[in-house]
Amino acid sequence: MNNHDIAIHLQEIASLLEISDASVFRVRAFRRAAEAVEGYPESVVSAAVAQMLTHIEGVGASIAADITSFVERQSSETWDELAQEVPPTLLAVLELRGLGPKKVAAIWRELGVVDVEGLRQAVEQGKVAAMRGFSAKSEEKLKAEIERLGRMQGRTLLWRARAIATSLKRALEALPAVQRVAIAGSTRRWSETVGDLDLLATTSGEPRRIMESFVELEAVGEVLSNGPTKTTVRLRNGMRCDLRVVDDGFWGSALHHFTGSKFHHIELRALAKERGLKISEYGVVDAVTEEFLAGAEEVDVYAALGLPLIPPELREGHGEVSAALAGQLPELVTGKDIRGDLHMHTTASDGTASIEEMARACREKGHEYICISDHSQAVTIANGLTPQRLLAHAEDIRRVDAAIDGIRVFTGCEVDILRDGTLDIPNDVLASLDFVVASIHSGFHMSAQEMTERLLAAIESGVVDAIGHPRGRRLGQREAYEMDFDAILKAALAHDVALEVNASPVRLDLDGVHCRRAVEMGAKLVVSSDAHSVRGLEVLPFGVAMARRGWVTRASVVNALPLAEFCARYDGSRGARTP
DNA sequence: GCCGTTTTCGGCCCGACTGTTTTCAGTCG
Repeated sequence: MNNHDIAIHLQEIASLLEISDASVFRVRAFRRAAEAVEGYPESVVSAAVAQMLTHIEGVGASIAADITSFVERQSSETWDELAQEVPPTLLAVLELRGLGPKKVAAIWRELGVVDVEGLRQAVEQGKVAAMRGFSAKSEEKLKAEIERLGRMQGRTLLWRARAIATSLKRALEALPAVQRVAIAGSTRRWSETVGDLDLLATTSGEPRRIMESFVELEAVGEVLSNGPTKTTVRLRNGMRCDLRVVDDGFWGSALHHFTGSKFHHIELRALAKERGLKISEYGVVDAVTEEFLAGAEEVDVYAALGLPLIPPELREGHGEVSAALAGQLPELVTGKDIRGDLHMHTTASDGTASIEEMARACREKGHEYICISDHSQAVTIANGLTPQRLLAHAEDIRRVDAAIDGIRVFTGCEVDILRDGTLDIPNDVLASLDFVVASIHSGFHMSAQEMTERLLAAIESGVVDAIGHPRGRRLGQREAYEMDFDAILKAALAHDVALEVNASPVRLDLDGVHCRRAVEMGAKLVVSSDAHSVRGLEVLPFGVAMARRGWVTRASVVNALPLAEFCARYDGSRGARTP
């Protein structure tokens, strides 16, 4: 059980409370606690065992008891009581767009519908249209929604969302009356997956004109709602996209508003209220006189509250507002800080480019150094290297390094951590390399204790410099494996082993929450592309974004070291270093 | 249900759009 599982439990309680028409504030309390748990950098299970749950902001005695109970027996008093009253199968019905808690409650109470299938039948029979608050029109929409949910693809991966949003942004920028366009929402916060796209445009003219052009764009499939300043469409690719248009004088406050997150806004607006101010997309205004005080640029919005600009990646309601108030926002690592890329593959294993091609491409990108880290023999499907082939490959790498100017090319390997925790290549061979990444590619189904011991063995081997994609998740495909993350961090710190922030779009592993815990514990990180081609090198900003979402500064990132310092630490030295 | 350099009780973020209404509740972000 991880923090995410607990957060889901609290979210479900909140939703059931809403359907049962409980106090909106009680609902909000559960939602807030769920968000706090989701973003909590330590293990909430451990906090429950240590009876420290109420130290989590937003968790009081009552919710703490629910969490403890959930940890112990996969359910809680509150849930059990609610489930007696409200069928939990209604949670799936609530997922349908256009149906909120009030309407779900009405359908349930008046028609006896308890799940999506029941609703589908009720819609077929025209029972919903006959209800107060519904009509034949809304019933038709509901029908379409149910069909859509059946073939629903989940959330969209960040890289894809960014690509789609960027092309829409360009299309909007080409319109005559448009002044500025920005991608906002969770895409701007670099959230790992994105639900809907949010775009903001400003105009000197009639917002309505921009809306008219927007819905005519090639990418737009269906118009879901269309007002003078806000339009929602479904794109042909299935994603929903909101466009908001405001006067350019509100650019900053509008951008801030549509970037979110909801929890960041709640904290900020509470702070504003304390100070006699009010924040909306139309600026920071005096709560009494409504006098406009700030909103031209985002930085002005924060300044009006006496705060420095909080970077979008931190706007999750995970303590960034209080940190800003205390003047303790971290100076986040940036893409420019990254001096080299230490995890990439070539044609020697499963990559598509040669050592030299990768080196040249990285030099173009401005890297000072790289490390070639092809797979080891256990990954047969990737043409993994035997010890003999690895030694010969290392010679090839050194030849390229000697021949090329303007970039250092280090020898390395992505060695497999076998089920028993031993490495797939003998230690003396690994010790002859500059930088060794150790990863797990098979045998994911182990107990947390076994997996922890497996990783600890690799960390303690004395020949490993980094653990690759440490949690092993693949977005939308495979959950992270169970392990004692804190134990891994302690060992990594003790043995001077970095944890990778793998920038591959389907991995993004570590994510923000785990990056944050890692640096809190003092562990070092390495942000890597894991590129299998020249194009694959382009994903590095996504890894940087995860680090930024984890409050990481340059000082914690080993590949932010300038070449000379990096050499002093790693160049051929691992064999001599004592663990 | 949570929380407190205004409060241990009385508050709890703000606005757009839709649809069914007859002045606004519900949903969404």
